[in-house]
Amino acid sequence: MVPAPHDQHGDVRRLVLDAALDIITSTGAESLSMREVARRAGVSHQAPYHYFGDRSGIFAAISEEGFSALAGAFRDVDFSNTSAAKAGFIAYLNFARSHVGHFRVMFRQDICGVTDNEETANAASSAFDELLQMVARTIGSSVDPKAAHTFAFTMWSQAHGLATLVIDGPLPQKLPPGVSLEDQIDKVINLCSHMVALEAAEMGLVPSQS
Amino acid sequence: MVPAPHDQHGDVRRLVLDAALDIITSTGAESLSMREVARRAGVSHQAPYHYFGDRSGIFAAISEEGFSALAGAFRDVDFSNTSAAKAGFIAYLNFARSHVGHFRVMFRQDICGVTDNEETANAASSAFDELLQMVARTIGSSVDPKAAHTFAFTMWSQAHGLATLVIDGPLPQKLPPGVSLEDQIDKVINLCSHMVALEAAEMGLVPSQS
DNA sequence: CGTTGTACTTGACAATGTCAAGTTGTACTC
DNA sequence: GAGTACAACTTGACATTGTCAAGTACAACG
Repeated sequence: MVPAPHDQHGDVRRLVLDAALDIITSTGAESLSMREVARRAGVSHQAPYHYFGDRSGIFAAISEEGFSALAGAFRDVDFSNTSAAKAGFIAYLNFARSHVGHFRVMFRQDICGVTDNEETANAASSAFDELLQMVARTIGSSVDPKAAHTFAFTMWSQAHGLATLVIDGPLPQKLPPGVSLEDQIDKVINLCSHMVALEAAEMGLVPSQS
Repeated sequence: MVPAPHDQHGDVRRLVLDAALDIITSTGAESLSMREVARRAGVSHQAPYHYFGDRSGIFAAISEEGFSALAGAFRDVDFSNTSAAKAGFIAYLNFARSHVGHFRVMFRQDICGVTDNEETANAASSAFDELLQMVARTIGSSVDPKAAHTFAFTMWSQAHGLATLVIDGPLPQKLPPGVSLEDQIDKVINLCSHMVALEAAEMGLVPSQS
């Protein structure tokens, strides 16, 4: 007997994606098996293939979702209470920590091939555009585009490095005595934003704000 | 017929490790299969298990090797021609780019469990110690240890983020027109070191050097 | 010479990724 | 309203994988 299909349109796709994210969040991307995903989603072992083609198709879909969410997070940043740079760092880290499954996949083109999938590439591009706009808010929009690019990559590197070191790296295990993880993260973000502010001030473009 | 063992002592272990690094460098860590490794190393499909226990054992060994090499790279940094910070950034990125296989594994405790393996953890610790010493050279050794830790994590984040964005991330695909990858990397490193120098100067601890 | 241990080997098995070929319900034409 | 096309799955099959179990060969030691 065949289980009733079409219970709700698009249901299965979402179910599969959520099951995959569950697995990736708890045990990492390597341990994602198509059959385990299918089992958790309560569908046949072949259903995921119908929607995603193959393993990397699932990763690509997750990656796309992640980049879209990241772009959204950048867009929704609230700059009222703090410097643009600091708000951006916080947004990036918050995104990474609240979307561990997505984050673990998004920057791994060895498994999801960002360049192979057009939709994923578009999502990544629009996230990058948002980043550039945020940088413009930090150092001003009248700067030479190449300098802005360099600044964007630099801030991205800072935020991305911190996020990966926190999520999968050794940072949580290397805390100095008496300092909690949250404290340490806070301090690093403060230092990063301060550096960015100093640099921006030296460029003479915006007033140095804490 | 059994192939002659003991051709050279320790040979097989090295052969297996090199085959694994080949695969990881060219197609990523996911695609590493024990049997493919064994095939490339020219041994039976079970020989790798003898040395490494299981898949994650290979990753742990690679990770250990990587962290030892990284510690060595830090130790060998030449500070004569440039600021300590910049020299450190360059060393980190050079290491990552010349040890792609190792680098892809070292920070992925989902696959190699740094914490599980004592030797790997030791290697990682000594690399971190070298990093702290390098930071001391940058901001002076008389600083509050907690502040030094924060500084170390921050510089590590910068370097690590840049390296991952270059190796597996979208940075090479997002270059502004007319800028080569090497140029862009150079610029980001310069900006990072400059920020670090500004910060160190503001802390009043060392003279700001380009 | 016998024992012990290391460095492998072959064999077996369950689980996986993926291809191929159904099956079932929906939608749309004629 | 019968026929056809198609999407959304399904079951079945197969080669490949990770890993356990059980050899086998050689060296070293007593």
